[in-house]
Amino acid sequence: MNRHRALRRALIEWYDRNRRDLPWRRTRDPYAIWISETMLQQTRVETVIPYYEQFLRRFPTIQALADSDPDELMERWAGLGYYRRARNLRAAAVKIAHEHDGRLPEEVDELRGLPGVGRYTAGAVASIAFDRPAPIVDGNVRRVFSRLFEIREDIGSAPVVARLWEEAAELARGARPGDLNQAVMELGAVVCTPRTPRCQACPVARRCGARAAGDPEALPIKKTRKAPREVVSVAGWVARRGRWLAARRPPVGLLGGLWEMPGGDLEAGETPEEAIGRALRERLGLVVKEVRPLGSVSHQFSHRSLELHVLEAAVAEGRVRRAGYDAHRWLSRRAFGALPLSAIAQKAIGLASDPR
DNA sequence: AAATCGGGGAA
DNA sequence: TTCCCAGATTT
Repeated sequence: MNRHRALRRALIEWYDRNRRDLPWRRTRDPYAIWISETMLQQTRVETVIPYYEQFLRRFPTIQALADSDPDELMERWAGLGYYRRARNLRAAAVKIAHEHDGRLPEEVDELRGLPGVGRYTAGAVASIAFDRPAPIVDGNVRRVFSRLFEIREDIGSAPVVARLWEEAAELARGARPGDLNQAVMELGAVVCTPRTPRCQACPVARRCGARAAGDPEALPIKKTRKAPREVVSVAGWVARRGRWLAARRPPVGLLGGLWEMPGGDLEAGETPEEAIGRALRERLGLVVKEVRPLGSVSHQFSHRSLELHVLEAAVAEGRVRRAGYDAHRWLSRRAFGALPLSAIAQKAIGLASDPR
């Protein structure tokens, strides 16, 4: 379509002059690009950069990733969130080593067969690393397109999603599909921003439907999401002979594979003191003799609002019998702090090490 | 179509 | 505070 030809030219011209210098734009290594795209899922560029550089130093090749120790992998990922991504990356690397001769597949359909590679990531790797005319639709593309084409419907509805992928496919049909895709994302990131788009700086403002209508900031339209569930939990600071008890969460589910002070959610009508006694008994077979509150920390997940009470718990001698945790260790504070810990676990340890 | 799965930076 | 980010997967 002619409409897209003019669009492509304006976008590429703008991108060539305005693209940010990002680490993954300095390489042509498909592996590095795949890692960057995975880290960038629902995660800001600025957050990703240090993780990306450290990760590639430690795991420079697909084979290095396939051979990696899962616990060390989680250490490198700790703090980045969505920890399933790290497990999927490793599983995909193993699969690539076995089924693809150790090289990342170049076609969208094959890429999508890798764990953790969905429609977006497959299109990103195929277009950026392999120059395939594959479309991508991410949050930036949704916003830019909804304004450009003035789509005044719920951006998440099936027909609109289909429309967005069609437009993206048409766009990617030109030369330099990887740069075209990145141009739209870049535009969304630095010009066509959510609250106050900088239309004066936009290379396609003349063609923008929402701009013409005068309310680009009103798009895209999306359903209001429900409030996060409120949860109250407890974590136990449990000492034995100068070491503290750390437990590893099961690989699937929330914070899968990360370590923490053992604990659990409060049940109805329970006090934190009662809950820590029950949790340590149920999950580790420990009998709590005495409890002292150390304070509480709060943490916001996108779908959960958590208040975590941290309690020092003296336990009776006796062997740990795990249930609901994957592993446990008795560690010095220093070694505890070196484990792969979630942000909330780090807050809890800060409280335990420096009680108020 | 909705829920799950993190964390943090910007407005 | 609220929003939302170079999404994937399960229910």
